[in-house]
Amino acid sequence: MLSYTEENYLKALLKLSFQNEERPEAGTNEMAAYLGVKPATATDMLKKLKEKDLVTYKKYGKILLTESGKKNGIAILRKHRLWETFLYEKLDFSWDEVHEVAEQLEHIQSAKLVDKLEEFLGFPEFDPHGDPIPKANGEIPATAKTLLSEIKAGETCKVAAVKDTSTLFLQYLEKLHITIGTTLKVIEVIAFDGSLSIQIGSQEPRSVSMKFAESLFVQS
Amino acid sequence: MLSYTEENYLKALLKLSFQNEERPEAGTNEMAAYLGVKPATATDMLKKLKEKDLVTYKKYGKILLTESGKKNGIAILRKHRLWETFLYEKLDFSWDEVHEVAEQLEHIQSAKLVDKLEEFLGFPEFDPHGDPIPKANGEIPATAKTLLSEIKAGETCKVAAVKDTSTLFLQYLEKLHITIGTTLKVIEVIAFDGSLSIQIGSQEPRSVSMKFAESLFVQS
DNA sequence: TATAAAAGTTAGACTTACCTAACAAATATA
DNA sequence: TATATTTGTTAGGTAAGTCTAACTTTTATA
Repeated sequence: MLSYTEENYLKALLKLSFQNEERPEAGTNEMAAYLGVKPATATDMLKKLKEKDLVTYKKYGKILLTESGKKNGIAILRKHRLWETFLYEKLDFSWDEVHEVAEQLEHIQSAKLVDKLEEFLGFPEFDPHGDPIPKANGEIPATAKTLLSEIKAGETCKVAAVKDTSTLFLQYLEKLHITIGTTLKVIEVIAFDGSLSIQIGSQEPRSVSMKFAESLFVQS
Repeated sequence: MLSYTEENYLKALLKLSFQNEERPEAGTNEMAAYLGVKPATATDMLKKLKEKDLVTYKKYGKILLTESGKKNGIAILRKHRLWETFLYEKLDFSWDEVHEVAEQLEHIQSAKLVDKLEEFLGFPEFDPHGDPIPKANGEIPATAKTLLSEIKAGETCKVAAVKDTSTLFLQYLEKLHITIGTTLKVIEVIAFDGSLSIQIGSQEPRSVSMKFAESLFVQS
């Protein structure tokens, strides 16, 4: 049985490992920063996680999740994303409101609850941000890796996921009527600053920044 | 902001006050027993709750919730019963499984979540056990006070709520196909031991004990 | 490669929620 | 009403998770 806090550390390590797939190990400070605690605190917890065989690490070395640690982390991520989907689909929460509440809901302990919730939602593969929802067996559905900024002028694609999940970005997307599945046509790419002219659905073309184009995953 | 534990103490005090409406105050040992902690622990917490103006009490005296304490307690009860309803109605949990998970869910902090959940469930007035669900303003719907044991032979009534929410009793009810709303006709009352012959819906009459009849609230 | 900077650890302290053991007050009963 | 029992409190201790301050190791750079 893992504590609320231990679960958060595992989830953080899992997320950090996703950020850099070739280098899945994390550092103490990195982890502490991610969780909003001091490095000393992270060191303490690391010892406990190692004791429980959830991470491998040695003093001054890098941190890596063990199989068990990864499995537990994925289970939490699964719950998080299922709850996000529930809040968005069933309770009309907006894109940018779901995360905070799901942070709490992900710690509810009940295997039955998770599985029933998944069934109730119709076994969704992706959450409201387009992130893949791990299956009960730990499998994670394949996910789009192409950024909007990689699409050439004249080509069409569909929004698959958001890379940046900040409130500011999500609210901007909402304002532009962009959601998962929206069709985007790249009209023109401005070499000078990397900005794009895109057509959103059947709207009039409009310009978006390079930063914007690097924050959206698409399926071409 | 109340801690998980503080919330549980408030809920316990509220429940205890319901148990004896003429004497809504509780004792330290009573409270400790209800929460499964030692009296010394309860005393400690009491001091904290008093500090926060959630209870009135003086050394060696009785404990009473303040208006603020009551309001907070009711909010938690509201969440608990809404979640129970969700689990039962939407996720197919059985009568006796909902409580344990709702004990966790009731501590999720999000005003929007509670209200949206209530709306999603169609503003239910009673939870799966027939207990009233407090409204957002703290109002608690009126509830049946008549026990099945008070019904006279020949009279018909409807199951309104369970007084005993133990797993054993709930599972027994399920076996008898009794649920909230089921019509019961009292065929005969045996003076010797208080047992009853009742007709459940359109089933053949059968006998139930006095203990049983004192564990069900009905509407006549 | 020597040293400065960055990264990580240790020691000691605090808070919350719990405990046990010893004590004090209130209540019940002989 | 005196005493025994029940009820409640205090004191001191523990574990989890956090902190700051001082220290050590690793890495980067002059």
